Amino acid sequence: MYWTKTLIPTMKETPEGAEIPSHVLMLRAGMISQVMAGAYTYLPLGHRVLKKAERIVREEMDAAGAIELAMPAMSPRGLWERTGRVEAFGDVLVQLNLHRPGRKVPVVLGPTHEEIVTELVSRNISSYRQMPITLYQITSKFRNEERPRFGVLRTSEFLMKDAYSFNPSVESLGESYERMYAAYCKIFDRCGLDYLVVEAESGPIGGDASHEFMIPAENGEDAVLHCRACGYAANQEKAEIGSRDWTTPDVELKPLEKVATPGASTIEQVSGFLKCKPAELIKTLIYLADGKPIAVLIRGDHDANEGKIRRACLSAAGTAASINKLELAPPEVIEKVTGAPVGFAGPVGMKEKTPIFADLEIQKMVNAAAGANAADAHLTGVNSPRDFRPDSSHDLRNALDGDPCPRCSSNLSLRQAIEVGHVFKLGTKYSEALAARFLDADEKLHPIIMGCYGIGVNRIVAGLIEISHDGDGIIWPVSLAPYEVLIVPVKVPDEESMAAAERLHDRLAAAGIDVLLDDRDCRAGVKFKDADLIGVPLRVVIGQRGLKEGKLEIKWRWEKESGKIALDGAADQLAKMVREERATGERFRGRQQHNKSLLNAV
RNA sequence: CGGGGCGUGGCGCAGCCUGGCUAGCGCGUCUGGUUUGGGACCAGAAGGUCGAAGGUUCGAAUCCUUUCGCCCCGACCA
Repeated sequence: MYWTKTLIPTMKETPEGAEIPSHVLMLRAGMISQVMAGAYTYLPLGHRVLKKAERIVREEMDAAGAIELAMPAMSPRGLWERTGRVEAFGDVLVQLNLHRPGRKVPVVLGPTHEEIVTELVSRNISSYRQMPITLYQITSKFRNEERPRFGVLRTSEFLMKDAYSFNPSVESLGESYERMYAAYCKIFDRCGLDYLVVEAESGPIGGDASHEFMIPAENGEDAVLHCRACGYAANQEKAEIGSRDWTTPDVELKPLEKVATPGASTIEQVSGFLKCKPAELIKTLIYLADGKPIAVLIRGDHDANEGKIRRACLSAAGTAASINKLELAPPEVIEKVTGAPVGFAGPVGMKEKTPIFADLEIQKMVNAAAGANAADAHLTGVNSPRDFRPDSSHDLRNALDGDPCPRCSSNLSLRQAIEVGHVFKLGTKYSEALAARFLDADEKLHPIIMGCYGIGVNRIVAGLIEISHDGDGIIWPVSLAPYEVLIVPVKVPDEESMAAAERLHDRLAAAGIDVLLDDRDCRAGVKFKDADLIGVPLRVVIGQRGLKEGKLEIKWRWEKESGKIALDGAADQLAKMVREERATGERFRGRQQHNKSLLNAV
């Protein structure tokens, strides 16, 4: 391709509004153009990168035995009502009415395709002999994000690979899951991404049933906890906190004292009032677990983790029944249970007898402060078990940077990350709702057991840029680069230079190399700046100086120094270099030392 | 949905507080010339409903009201 024949609108200045590197660089490199908040046009360069990522995903899915199909973005709303997901998705679901003669057809634009694929399978698979099978597609998804942001990282329309496995047994599901997991590792490796696989909330199947693939990056929206010593990694929702021995500090227990704290109902206000740290306060949260009030005690500077609270309720109840609904109690309930308005609840002297679940940190607290269960008052000198006795103690809070690792004696570090993939054992939620059943070898009818597996293709692209750029622009690995080789004739009007450039271009193209020739008649500096900006891995400069010696100058984007190769046979040599790098990605990876250290950074 | 910020040629901005000649500047674009290995120089040119609507005023980019859009922080995120 010739530069002047395509559309690469590079920009010297950063457009207003773009802040993170991937957004800034995609705009400046002429890869994308915004149409509205959360929707972008992919310009030729961006489109090529997206297609390369898509191809890698497709190749690895095919290699893993998944079968490609294509489902429509549009589907009837009734289908989503049957699984309860019109309500579950809420405003995120994009809905519209098609006007047909004499009626309106309510339609949703798919945010994902469990319903559609499950219905398809329910009509076409009825025997254990037809399974296992994994179906996938790579299509646009629609989610009305309440707040699209960060350029291409969070948009309302995005390209997603979604795969669904259909299995006759939990063991079979495990095998499908492992295959997808392994395929994901290959995909992200090939894309040159350094990633972490983290444990995530597992849902109905339980156990080791959900993993997220995360790229550690400063601008990531997700928080993950990672132990560098043993490799344990989990998202913040899921991360467990290890227990450590501790000793009660040898401090005199102060008497319980009621202190007036008029109007102070938040942790911040109370700690300001009592001149103590949030960590010295006990936060008392009243939840409704399937309608029954419970009190949850968390240290003032910690955040409650609802997943952990759910599990604590279960173990306390001693039943296998799941908690369907866990929600913060409304003010009326709080007043009824504690006898005080919202903001003054405490574990000592609640009006109604309520089960108290304490976080493990609570027992270590000495002379703490807590709500007095009376308006405008708090208690100080609160000590357990002298003043109150929790019904049970559990890990109930979100893990934080520096918390003990649950698997070894080291500590967890908190990292920001971009989620690029998710594998999940779904179970029978959709197959039951949509009657996707099969007959087993004993002629018994069962719901099909499903798994689902997603990859955000746009996020691969943006994520790579986030971790692979410098002050001059993007640094692509060969696998994702819009073009693998950029030919830069220094002086376009010079016939000899252009002839050599064109010849090289044609030969590389014929050899199957993605090659771009910058045939713009402008100063060399402009072309070099743009070359660095768009980040093509291998740059070939053709200048009059070099031509006299029969040499070309070549430079990998990530290297400082350029090298020289002979003009004779240059096409063959360059093609060989590109093919080697395609196969191994070693040169790129070798230059990614800063990212390795990023993965392991504290 | 709360909090904050911004809308002025394609891009980045100044002007607004304190209303007043023909709305400026840099980059880009086009023409001609001189240049030509890391974002050249000279001369000329095109390109604007100052986001939109309403109001105040002799007069509004500027003041007031409403509204639309975009960005950031928070809440939310199968």
